[in-house]
Amino acid sequence: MGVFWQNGYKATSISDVVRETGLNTASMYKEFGDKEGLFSAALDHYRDHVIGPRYRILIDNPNLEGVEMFLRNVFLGAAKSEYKGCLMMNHLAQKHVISPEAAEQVGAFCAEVESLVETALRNAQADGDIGPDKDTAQLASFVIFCVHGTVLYGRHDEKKHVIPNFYDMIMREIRE
Amino acid sequence: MGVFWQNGYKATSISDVVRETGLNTASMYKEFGDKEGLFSAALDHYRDHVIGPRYRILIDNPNLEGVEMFLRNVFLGAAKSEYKGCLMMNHLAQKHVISPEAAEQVGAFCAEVESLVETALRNAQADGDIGPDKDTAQLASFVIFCVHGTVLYGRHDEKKHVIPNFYDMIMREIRE
DNA sequence: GTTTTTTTAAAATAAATGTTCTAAAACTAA
DNA sequence: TTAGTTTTAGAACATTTATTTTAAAAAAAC
Repeated sequence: MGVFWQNGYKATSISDVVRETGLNTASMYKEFGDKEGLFSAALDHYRDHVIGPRYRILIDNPNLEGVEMFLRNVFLGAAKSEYKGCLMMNHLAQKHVISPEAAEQVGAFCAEVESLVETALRNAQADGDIGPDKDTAQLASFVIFCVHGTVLYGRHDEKKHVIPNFYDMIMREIRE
Repeated sequence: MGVFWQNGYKATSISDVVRETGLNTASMYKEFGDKEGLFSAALDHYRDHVIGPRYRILIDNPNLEGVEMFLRNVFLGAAKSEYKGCLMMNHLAQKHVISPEAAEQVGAFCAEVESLVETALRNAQADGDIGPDKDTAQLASFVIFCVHGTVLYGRHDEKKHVIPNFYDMIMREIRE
């Protein structure tokens, strides 16, 4: 997963993976079938063990505060110097280079997070934390849209530091 | 350029390029040196002949209206079904897979567009079209941040259609 | 403790990759 | 026309790629 995250699917060779993991080539093929299967498993692992815990915050706090914490988390992560983006979203620009299966995993992942944000926003609306006239589905899309922006804009080493400043703008747009 | 745009640097082979262009392998190497040189030239061509004319709108209209037209243009482009993103920004997630030279071209391109937006916003501020307390540099960053978001979010075929809806939110954030 | 199964290391394979070479063809200048 | 240069087609090269095979080593089952 780490190598795919760092270099992307196409620029990651099996030899890279074997070297990095110390695994045996044959047993890797036995376990994962082929490179696509391996990548698919890497996506699953990323979802379940790396990024899942990070958006758990939305499950535990399905309200405005949860969205705030989630966004802050994303923005602060991107401001770090070793930022590698998101294994899933990193591959959106090369959607047809990965397997259709993997592309669907990526799509499903993004949709899932967006849906968590929407639930939180709907609750926030019920709580009176955001206006009753707000379109929560659209706001959720906008939040995830901004996460996508973070994934790419965060690669500009000299500019990424401004990302946390966007937090107030986006939250204002959600609240008011 | 088309193949690099469609598949990305790493997933584009010289044979692909030769097949697609009908060029001779040897003359291609003579002209561009190697694959990296070819990619670099593709980036230049994209900048000068594909995307340049599209952000010319910012040069011709260095004011709020120019920013509005630019953003609308970007958003409408992404909503199209054959959307391929931006050749430059597409490669941000694979920055260390392309040559340092190419990576710098990408960075310079993004910085240039951002600077055009900032100039336009500064003029808009002078025109009284946006508040005098607004941080135009930060707003310009936010606009380009959203363009980055578009490049990735626009790859979700089932969701991209909502992108134009973000236009009002972003412009409100700029104006008010 | 022997047999059976699984895992390993490493060589082998076949295709694709980036790049260069060769010799013929096409073009240019005198 | 002739001599010189450039371009072409395409084979050749060396490396890397994903994947499979082989035979030995390790582990599990009986």
